[in-house]
Amino acid sequence: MARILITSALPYINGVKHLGNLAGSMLPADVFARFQRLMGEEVLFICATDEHGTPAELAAVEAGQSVEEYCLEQHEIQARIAKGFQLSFDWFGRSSSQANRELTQAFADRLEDAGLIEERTSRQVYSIDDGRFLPDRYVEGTCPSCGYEKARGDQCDGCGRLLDPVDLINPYSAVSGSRRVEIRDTQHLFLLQSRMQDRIRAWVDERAGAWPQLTSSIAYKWLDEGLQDRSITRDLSWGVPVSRNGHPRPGFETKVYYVWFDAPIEYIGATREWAEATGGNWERWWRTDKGAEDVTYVEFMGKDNVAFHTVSFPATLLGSGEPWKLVDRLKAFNWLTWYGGKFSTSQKRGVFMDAALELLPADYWRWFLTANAPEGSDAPFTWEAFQNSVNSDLANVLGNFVNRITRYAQSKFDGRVPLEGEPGADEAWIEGELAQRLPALIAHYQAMDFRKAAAETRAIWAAGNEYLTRAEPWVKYKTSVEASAVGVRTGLNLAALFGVIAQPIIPAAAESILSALGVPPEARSFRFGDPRSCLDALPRGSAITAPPVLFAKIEDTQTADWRVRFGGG
RNA sequence: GGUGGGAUAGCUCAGCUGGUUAGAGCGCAGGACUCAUAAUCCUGAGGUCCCCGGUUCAAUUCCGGGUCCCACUACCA
Repeated sequence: MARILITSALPYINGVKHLGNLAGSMLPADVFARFQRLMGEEVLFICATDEHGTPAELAAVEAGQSVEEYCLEQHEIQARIAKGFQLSFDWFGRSSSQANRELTQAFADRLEDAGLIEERTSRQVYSIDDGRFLPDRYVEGTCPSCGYEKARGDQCDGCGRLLDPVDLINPYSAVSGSRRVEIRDTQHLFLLQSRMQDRIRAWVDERAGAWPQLTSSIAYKWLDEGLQDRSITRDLSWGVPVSRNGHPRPGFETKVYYVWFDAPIEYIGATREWAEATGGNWERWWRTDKGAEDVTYVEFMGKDNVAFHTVSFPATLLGSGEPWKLVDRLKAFNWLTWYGGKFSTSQKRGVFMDAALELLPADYWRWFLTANAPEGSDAPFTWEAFQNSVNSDLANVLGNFVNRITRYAQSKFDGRVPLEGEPGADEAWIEGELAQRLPALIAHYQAMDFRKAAAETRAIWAAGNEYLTRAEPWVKYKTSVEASAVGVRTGLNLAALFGVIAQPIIPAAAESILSALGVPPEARSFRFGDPRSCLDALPRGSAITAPPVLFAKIEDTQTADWRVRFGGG
């Protein structure tokens, strides 16, 4: 049994995430985790909210809450929504946890012990009225290059030029609008990534062969340009306090570690939270000197996160000099777009995760977002495509198949798996289909090709409908109940198989099918036997029921309404 | 600007190292069936594989140039 550690990029605490965040990391990570569990592997699936940083502080102020209250509340909201989407995290942690604080401080100590940390003075914009240093993006002013008056400190939206906030003319705080800002010197800790250039490149060389091109090209781009030393502290109060060997670090009493330093460490922190809550052993998953040497670590994220996971986080782990588990396989996604544009809260463009669950059950979204995952390039979400996909794939192909065969079995065979009849040419045909398609399905999942896995799943469901057309049990019934019985028995077994293969993507519907057919948990795995035995797996004579209609079709009136409420078209 | 990716049927996309009639799903047209959520199954129409050159016996597939999209560009997370 293999051991597989799976992490999804951490959703930021700053409000409910939209469908793109779901589609680009949490959902595919969940589908993969479910698949691996069904293959019988030992899986640990970890996620958490990423809670530190300026946006969290500002959002708390806006909400009229302390940042602690705000984060707790938002964490609970995100946890509830994750549960609603049936994301099967073994643990959904918080980067503000005590476990993460201890780990982050320990990593900083180890890095400093290794001579990889240095104090440097930098010049930053301080807002007197806000009483805080402002991140580049939160300073605005006139662009020194093009004269655009609302240029941000990091980049000018007018001319696109990258800027240094200290160069802005007439700078002001984007937080309060105050113009009482000044440049102040401030001390920060820098992680000397430049000294780790060769070690990181060697490590990337070792792994990149197994990474998708999108991933390795981003990693090499950073390496080729030369790794820069990176400031890992910030002038904030909300975060992991800067320390040295367990004590506040002199001169850094009002500073915390930068959120990008502590956030990936929370993958480990959340595992420790899991261990503390469940009695599990977290080091067995993360320390190669304590049992993790045979773990396969798989990360899921949007492409904007790739550099941090291929370079920055590995720099932290490698630089510590300790035997930490590093990523083996990395799956990066492009963006899900809203009709080709960006999701936007302020402009009411796009559906967010909480609103989605109010419209329809999780399976509907899970199916569409997996079958249309933004794998090769950005992929658009449109109501038309969503409606088509759900109605055709789920309601017509799968739902109707299960409904037609179970109802027929109820009306003609007393709701039991028929006893009699021997397989013939039609059964040989579907066996041939399964013999080819089931291995292909598993191969697509192993390769983390989610669109292809969904397409193959659908193709198998569709083959079931074709089988029934060939076998025609309702026609044969008129002349030979025994001949009809073979078709019904095979059809019921196909329905059970369809429920099994549906589990990673649409777990609720799969459960409904499998329980209606009385399939016990041990018979639901992806370790398929030969096709013939798959088609005679349900005990003959056992009672089955017709599950309630699995998927209601999405009506035009609904999409018309949603277009108005959420934008689109 | 730099780097990377993309441009294939009406729509969304597959097409490993070049080779007979370029594929899938949806949509559309026709037919079959009637167990089923007016579902299903079959058949069909429809493409100068972005443009211009080049290499080759042969290019959607390789090379060069062009046009158009998109992403990333480290102190935003």
